[in-house]
Formats: sequence, C-alpha cells, structure tokens
Amino acid sequence: MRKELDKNYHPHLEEAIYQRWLEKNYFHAEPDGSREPYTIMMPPANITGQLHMGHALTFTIQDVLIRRKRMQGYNTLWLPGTDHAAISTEVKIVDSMIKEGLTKKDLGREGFLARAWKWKEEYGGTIVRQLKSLGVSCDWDRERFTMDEGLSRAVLSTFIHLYEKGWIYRGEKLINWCPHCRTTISDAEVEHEERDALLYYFRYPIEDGGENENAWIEFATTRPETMLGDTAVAVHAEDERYKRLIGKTVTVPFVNRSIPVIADEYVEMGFGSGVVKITPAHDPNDFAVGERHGLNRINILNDDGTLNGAAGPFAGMTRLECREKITREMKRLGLFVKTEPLRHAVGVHDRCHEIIEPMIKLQWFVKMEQLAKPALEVYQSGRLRIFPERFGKIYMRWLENIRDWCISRQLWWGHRIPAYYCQGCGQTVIALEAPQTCPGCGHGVFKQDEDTLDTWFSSALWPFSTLGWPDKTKDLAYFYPTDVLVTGYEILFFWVIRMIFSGLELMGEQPFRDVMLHGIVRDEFGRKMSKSLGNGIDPLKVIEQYGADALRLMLLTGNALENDTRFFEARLETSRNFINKVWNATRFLLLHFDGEEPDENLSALTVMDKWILTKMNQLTAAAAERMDRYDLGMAAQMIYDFVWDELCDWYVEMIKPRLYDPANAEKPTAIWTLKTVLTTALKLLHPYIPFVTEEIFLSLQDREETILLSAWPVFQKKYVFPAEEKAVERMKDVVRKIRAARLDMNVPPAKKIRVILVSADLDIRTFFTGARSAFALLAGAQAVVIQPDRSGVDAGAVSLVADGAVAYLPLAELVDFEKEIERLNREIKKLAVEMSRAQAKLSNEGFLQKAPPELIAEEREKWNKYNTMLAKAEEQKNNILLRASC
RNA sequence: GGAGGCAUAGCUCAGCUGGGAGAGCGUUCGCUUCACACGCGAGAGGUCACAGGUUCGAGCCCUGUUGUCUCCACCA
Repeated sequence: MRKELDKNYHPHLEEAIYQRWLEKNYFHAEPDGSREPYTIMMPPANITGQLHMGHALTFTIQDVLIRRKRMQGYNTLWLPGTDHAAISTEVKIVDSMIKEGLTKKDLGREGFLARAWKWKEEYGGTIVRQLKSLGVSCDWDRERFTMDEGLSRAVLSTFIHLYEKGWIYRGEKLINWCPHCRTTISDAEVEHEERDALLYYFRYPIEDGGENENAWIEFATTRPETMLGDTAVAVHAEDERYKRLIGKTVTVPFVNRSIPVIADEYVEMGFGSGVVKITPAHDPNDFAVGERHGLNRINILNDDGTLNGAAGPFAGMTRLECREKITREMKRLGLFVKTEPLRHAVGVHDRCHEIIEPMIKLQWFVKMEQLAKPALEVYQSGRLRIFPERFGKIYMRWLENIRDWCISRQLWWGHRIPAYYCQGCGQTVIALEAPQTCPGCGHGVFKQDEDTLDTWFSSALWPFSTLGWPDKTKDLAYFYPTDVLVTGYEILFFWVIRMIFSGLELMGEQPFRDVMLHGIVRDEFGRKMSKSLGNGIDPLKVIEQYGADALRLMLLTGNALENDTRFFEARLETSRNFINKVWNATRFLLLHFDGEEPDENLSALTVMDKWILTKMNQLTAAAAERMDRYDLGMAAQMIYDFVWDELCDWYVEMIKPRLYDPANAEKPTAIWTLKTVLTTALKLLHPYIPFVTEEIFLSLQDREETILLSAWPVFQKKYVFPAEEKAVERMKDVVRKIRAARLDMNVPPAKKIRVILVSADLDIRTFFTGARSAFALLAGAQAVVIQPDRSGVDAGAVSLVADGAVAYLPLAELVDFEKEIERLNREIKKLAVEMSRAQAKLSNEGFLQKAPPELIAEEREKWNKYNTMLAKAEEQKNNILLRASC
C-alpha cells in the first residue's frame, strides 16, 4: 500500500485516530490469568475542572508508561475517573445559586443535592472530553466517580470498619475552622502564609494589687479580640519578674472575668513581655495549656467568624472590627501599651485563603497512630519505592508527626457520615443504613449525622474501590495492587499517603509498587499558572494549533520530570519540527518504496546498514533503561537525537545513491534497513507521540492494524556490528573535515571536487571502496580515489588527517597556500593539546597505579592515535612549504 | 524555627553509580543539494555561584559561604 503524504505534517488527523482506537476497544482490559497485568489508577479529576497544563503533564506521563507496557505485551489497565471534590464543587454551586438569589437554606438538603447532581451531569463530562483530546489510552468503560453507588458503599464500609476497630471516634477537639466555607478542614488543608501583623501590648489589672503601683500585668498578642475568651494568663515559673504573681487573679475587661495567673513551661521568657494570655478555645497552644491546668474553654466566635454572645459588647462584630474596637477601648481604659510590627505566619484555608480560626467542635476523627505505622514500614523495608527519592524523607517525616485526621465536614456535597443518633436514649449507631430500632432503648426514631466526609476519605480508597471493593471481585484479585501511582508532589500528603495506609489496612497490601512524583508546569517567567494571575496556558488551544503530539513531547523533554518546567512556545515549535522531521523521513522512504516488501537478509547488509542497525540497537537498550526508572525525558531525548542526527542527517543521506539508482543491487537492503530502523523509532516514539506514529506506521505496512499493539523493540544480538560502527564513525569524521575544509577554502557547495583517500590499512580501504558512492555524496565529490599511499597526489593538496586515513583534496587552482598552512597549524596545535592531555595522565604515577587498567590502555591508545595523526599533518605541512618555495 | 531543592553557553534546561563539558532556542557564515526552510552544512560561545576538603582524577562526593525557590512548623 502506498499513501501520498503531505509535505508537512498536520495534526488534524488526531481526532479521527482516537475515535478509531475507541471503536476498536484497544484500551479496555479484562482480567486474564494468562497475561501479566500492568495497572495505573488515574488520579480522579475534579468534576468541575477544566483541562490545564498540570493535567496534560501528569496524564501524558501515565499514558507513556501505559502505552509502552501495552506494547510490551502486558494486560494494561489505566482506570480513569472523576472526583466529587466536596468543598470546591459545593462552593461553585453555592456561587451559582447566589446569582439566582438562592441560598442553601432555600433549597434544603434534598434540593441542594438534586441541584448538585444536575451540576455534575452538566459539567462532569467536560474534563473527560478534554482529556480525550490529549490522546490518553485509558479504559473509559471503567470510568468511575467517587460518589458512584459502589464507591459510596466502599466509603461507608471503611468508616464502619475503622469505627469498629476504635480508630474512628467522635470528639470535642480544637479543629481548623474556615469562617468563609463554614466548615472544618484537616491540618493538611491549612496553608501557612507570611503576613505583616501587629503585636499588641496590653495590660490586665491585677486584682488585690492594691497599693502596689504595678497593679497590672503586661502581655503581648497578635489577636486582641481573643482576649474575650481568655481564661488565664501564663508566665514562666522561673521568671523573677512574675514569680510573685502566680496564683493571683487578673481581670479581663469588658467581660469582667477574673482569671488566674498560672505558671507553664510553654511560656518563653524572652518573647514579648514574657506573659501569655491563654485562650483555650481558640489556640492550639492555649488549648494544651488549658488541658494541663483545667481551664474553662470559652468560645467567642460564631461559625461565620463574627463574635458571639460571649463577647459581650462586641457581639456581632467581625474579627477585624472587634480587634480595632478593643484596641480603642483598651486605650481609653489606659490598658494599651504599644504595638510592634511583626511578620509571622498565619494559617489560611488552601482553597479560599481565609484565615483559619481554631475552634472547639464536636467532630469525627481518624486515629492515625496505628494506621501510620505500616505505611512507614512499607517504605522503610523497600517494598514501596518513591521517585524521586528525596520525597521519601518528606513522606516519613509527615507520617512520624501525623496527628489525628479530622474527617467531618459541614457540607452537603459528599458522603454523609453513617452515624445515627437515637432520639430516645441518644445512643450512636454506625451502620450502612438507618437502623429500625435502637439496640439500647428500642426507640425507633433516629437522626443521621448532618455532616459529610472529607473528600480525601473517598479518594484514599481509589486504587481498590474502583475495582469493586468491598466485594471480592475478579478485577480486584487480578489488577490489585497496581503498579505505579503518578501524581504531582503537591498532593503527596492529601492523597498518596492516605491511599497507602488505607490500602494496607483494608486490602492488607500496598496499593502500588511505585510512586512517581513530578513537578508542575509554570509560565515562561517561572510563575505558577493560576486563575488569579491569568497566566494559564490552555492545553486545548495548544492542541488545536500544534497537535497533542507536539504538546506531549514538549512536556516531557528538556526537563527532568521531578523538576518544575516552564512553558515556552519555542519548545513547542521544537517538538512540532521534530514530528515533521519524522513525517518527512517517512515520505522519503515511501518515495522510493515500490511496495515490494524486502526480507531481512543480514548477509546483504552494507557497512552503513550495519552501522545504523547497531546504533538503533544501542538506542533500544539505553531508552529502555531510562524508561524503566521513569526517566522519560532522557529517553525521549535519546530517541530524538537518534532520529534526527543519526537516521536523518547521516543514514538517509548515505543511502541516497542506492535509492536513486533503480538498478542498484543494494537498493532493497537499503529500503529494508530504513524501514526497519524507522519502524523501530516509531515504536519507541509511540508512547510520546501516539497519533503521528500511528498514522505513519499504518502507511508503512498493512500487516498490522495498529502500532498500539505492535511489539515493543528489544535489544537484538544479531544487530551488533562493532567493526562497522567504528568504520562509519571514521567516515563521518572524514566527511565533516572535508566539509569544513571546503567552506574554509571557499569552495562553493555546488562545486564537485576530487578526493583521494589514503590509508595503509586494507580494511579501511575496503570499507571506503564499499561506501564510495555514499562517501562521495556526503563530501560533495565527483570522484573518490582510494589508494594505499600518497603517490601521485599533488603536494599542494589540502590534506585532512583522520584516525587511520588521510583525505587529500587536490584543489590546486583554488588553494591559498598560506591559508592551508594556517589551517594545518591549527590542526597540529589541536592534536598537540590532545596529546599533552593524554601525556599528563600517563606520566602521573598515581594515575598509573590507581586508575583502572582499561582506562590507562585507552589513554595510551589515544596518545598513539594522535601521535600518528600529528606526524601526518606535519609531513603535509612540510610538503606544502617545500612546494611553495619552488 | 526546622528540612530540602536549585545555582552549568546570551535564554530555558540536560548531565546515570567521579575518568576528555551537552541539547533546544538565539547568534555568525554558507546553501532554492530532487524527504523536510517546521530544512541542510560549518562555526562562535562555558574559571560548571564562591571558598575550602577528600581523590591519581571533582560539574558530580564532603564542609562552609552567598543567592534563589519550595515544603514543614502550635512561639503569644
């Protein structure tokens, strides 16, 4: 079959190719005991999301891994899906309701959820459609959503399982409260931002301070409004300034509360005034101090962050209003001392960046101690590998310092907590469904907990809930554990760690062998792409202009994957140009390919064929090695270099004489070799640039129906030809020298010259004889004479010294003797430098004693080689000098 | 306050277990060579941040310094 290919590659074909893959069902996987599985769980995309560069990067990496394994014959499953993304989705829906003048209260829980599901139906498909344009080869038949019936059952089962083990409990603890989203959030969702603030110095009057002029105690705080919840003032027990005050009481103004002065280790004498006001209900440290001293906890905040009734005259104000008002009032009372600027970190919600208020609330928690241990062990023992390795330390540290996980959220969009409270006796029943009668009192009326679960509680189960857990399915038995989890390093804590301890606990086995963490895509200035900056690049627009192949290739090359990468239009063009190069190499082949499929015939191969096959073989091995350790960028770079430099710039040029001559006996081998090497390159490239490689592959042959299922290239012993490799490298060296000399001597490119190649070595002469026509073409020669010595060569010819051979260009009428002497001098100087470098090593005692013998031998060989070449150059220089003097 | 990453050609970045500095873009010169100007050929351009150390040998290993980025963290 022959196809006319366009002069340039156009990516318009991508959509049709993808459609065909889907129709053929290539991406679908079923358990098959006769084949080994290879599984990747796609990190579920947020249903409200739009495809961004981060997606493009992570999914391209996964697709490369999956496509390669598929070609290697594995039964590959790449399972896609979407995440309900509790908070972000709920916030978006609420925002959309505001435009209609509606609130959650107006709709009620049922009504809100109905609207949320409608929202999901409407927008949930967008991200999936966009993903397809990237070319991802995942099994869409198995697409899952975290709130699917099955996955929801997994969530509830997990909750019950952990509850029964005593690892889920409900308790009144200090939690992170987001006044904007009006929900608790976990520690992992709190970000710390450096902000400029003021450190306020205030005084509390000491009760019965009486006659003493120090009738007050001075303290410092960054949050004056919290004084309304103070239940103590703490000093250090050893602090001479305050020792005598311990045990006395002071008054909190405005609320007229008497609170004790206590001693606690937590206070640092050097900071501020050495006195800390204690607000157990709104600060983690103070909470701990309060526990040690049995202090009251006074909540002064409403859920929206305004002050509540406990704040007395300040009730109803926002935190900031209250802070200002209190400061004014303290001034009026003469209790204000000063303020100092202070730069410190404040905790904010990672979604909305609202300042987090610590509050005491009754919430559900997962006890982490017992869950964290096996997760640590699985890494320490080497059963879990993390790439790049440095994240291992971060993984360990986080698990070692982990605190209990607050999992309840005051949201409606999510999995509702399966806790039912008996309205008769108050007993809590944890069950999949609402109980009929209370086991305690026999009462029949229950009220389910209003809260839903942290969105990560469900995604933590993703590697097995998607395969049917808690049922014991065939899918689970076959595909679990999965092979590698690929994701950005920013969700290591949120997701990766939680999947690991969940898998270990619930499945008894780690969810994946490897974790591969990659960086993020930044804009051309190195800034994070973000909505607020408006600097995001839309992958869909890029795909439209350059094609998904170009985008994919660009994202994986020129950067180590673990590092952040910058998005440059220029790099995109580089990728596009490369794809065009591959395209045109194919055009070239098809131009000379009459459809006759030549057979492999190793004995008919020329030296040049053997050379490119050897190079191809080396590439296959080297690329495999890189890909096995997830070094996809380096592997791509190697393939790129091979295709462009070796295959296109050299091999294709070398075989032109054989192809242009229809009667050439070596034409079929050239065709066979080019086709073999090109096909191998296409296969190696397919994971990176799936569309164009498929298109080309199909145009080159009609035995296989897709490249996607073709056999992955492997290293083959029969394609190892070291002698031929060396011979062609020598020829390349001579050619490069001739080209440079021509330019140097101002020989026009079109001007054909004569070349006399002299070598005393019969093998070398034989090789050049065999490659004569290719050599002539590459060097721009009309005739090439090969002889054992320089007899008959004009003394003034330009001479180019190579390893084992000298090429003479008799350019008599063109040559400028002085210029040639100059050139030879340069050459001699270069060789002398090389020699002295080798000499320095070889005359170093230490080197001779301690360096590996093969390295020493290598240096000796180099020295000899350069020495011979230098002698040849000197000889030629003398010849010219002699002739010039005539 | 801890921990880690990065500093290599004008720009963006590669450089595996230490053994003669690489790519892409840009730049200079020359090319309508019948696959490709999204191209071909030939160049120029680097004290590998700085200071020490280990080693026969350091861009790579160790220590420190400077700059820069990130993560973690309950000092009011």
